[in-house]
Amino acid sequence: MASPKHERLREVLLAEVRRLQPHDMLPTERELAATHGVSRATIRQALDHLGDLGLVYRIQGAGTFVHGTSYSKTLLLTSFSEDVRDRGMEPSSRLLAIAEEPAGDELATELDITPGDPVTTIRRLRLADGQPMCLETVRIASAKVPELDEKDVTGSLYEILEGRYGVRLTRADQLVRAVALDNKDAAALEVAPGSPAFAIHRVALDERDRPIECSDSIYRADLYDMRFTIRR
Amino acid sequence: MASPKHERLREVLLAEVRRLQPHDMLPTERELAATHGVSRATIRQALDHLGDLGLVYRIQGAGTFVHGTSYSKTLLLTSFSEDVRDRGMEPSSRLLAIAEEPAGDELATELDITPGDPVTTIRRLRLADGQPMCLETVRIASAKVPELDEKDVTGSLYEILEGRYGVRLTRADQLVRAVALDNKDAAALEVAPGSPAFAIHRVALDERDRPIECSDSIYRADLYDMRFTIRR
DNA sequence: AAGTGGTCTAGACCACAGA
DNA sequence: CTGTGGTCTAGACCACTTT
Repeated sequence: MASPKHERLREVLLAEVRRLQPHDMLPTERELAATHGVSRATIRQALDHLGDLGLVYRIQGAGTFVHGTSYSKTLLLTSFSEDVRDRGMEPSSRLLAIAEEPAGDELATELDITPGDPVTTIRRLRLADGQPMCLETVRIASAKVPELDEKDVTGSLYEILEGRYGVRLTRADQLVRAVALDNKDAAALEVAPGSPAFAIHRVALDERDRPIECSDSIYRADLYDMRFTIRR
Repeated sequence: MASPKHERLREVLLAEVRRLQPHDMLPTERELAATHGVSRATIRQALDHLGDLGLVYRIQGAGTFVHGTSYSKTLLLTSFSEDVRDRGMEPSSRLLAIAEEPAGDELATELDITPGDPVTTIRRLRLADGQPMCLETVRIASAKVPELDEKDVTGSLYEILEGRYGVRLTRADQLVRAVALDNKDAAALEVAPGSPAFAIHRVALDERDRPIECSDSIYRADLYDMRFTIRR
């Protein structure tokens, strides 16, 4: 739990926001502070958070207002499982391969380990409501996930990392490309060769900025798109 | 000018960060406050900003540290011109069409105007270092850009919106898809039909959350990719 | 135990919007 | 002019990491 007062406030303000219509003005910061019996700085912190979530916007001299509808969320680091559930579908997984191999130079650099160190590679077909959606190859330094085995990789790897190994991924660098599927990938994803797809290369880091996981994913473009809000 | 002290501090801290190596620890907040003759709250605000930019990370009880290299920036709202310059290339533009037409229902909804209201549509081929990179169709309610004409649309529309009309775009909702180019678009972009591309639908809003611009862009995937950092 | 960032207070003044 | 959000101060205590 990060902060008791802070968290409670967030919830309360969130409920308050949900009761309002887009472009409605929230009570002033001073009012909110008085109403909730906290200092204005605390209210501001909570409102900052709502702002980060894209729920409210502020105009100096005028007030704080509720955002109109939108894709709302800024791009967030999510696991495939979370992502699919957010889209209202049920994620599942088919393990294609799991192996341990020594790291090559490039991979070693990305994972910040020594070339030759053992790396566990997991290759999975990931499905949404039973439909093949994504081909995913994840690589993790074996030292970071001792005793990981086949039974563990049917669901969210992120949950296992956090639950069993205490590793929290907090940040990831992504390179997203649009590609045409080659014959092999197309067959695995059950679409025609040459179909459009997203190819995503991702390096995920923990809260101490240490690279943990390096993945390459290929998403069927007919089933997957990216929606997000960006800011100035 | 947002805030004099704040801005100066940012610069100073930024310089400080640049002198350090990844994972080096910054001076403590209390030290920084003393050194720069400001309160700790002010230092924290500046460090928060560096955190948002992805330059530093903090660990409670331990310190504030410099981030390792990465794609660094979170996805930002940029114009094509800025974007291309960031990639070290020179943007240019070829006007394909500019016209004024009444808004259809769907477009009217997106731009929050009345169906039938005049909308200016600008269709451009956008190039990077002289190579066709993107086909872009922008639509703006004509009322928001009176007297806009052909001469104005050779460069960054965002600059014109801000400079001439005082409209600042601060937020945009994007829908990104991977597609295969049809014959017409492929010809315009000078690649083979069926080549992979990004199709981006964007609605950009001003600081008061009013939709200003609605655009559809098609980017050649062989020349364009998306790099960004995401967080938990 | 000492030192760090995280939260919070109670006030002050500034910059800006709007009637 | 009044009221709003934006910045800032000088303190306090809490939660956590590290030694």
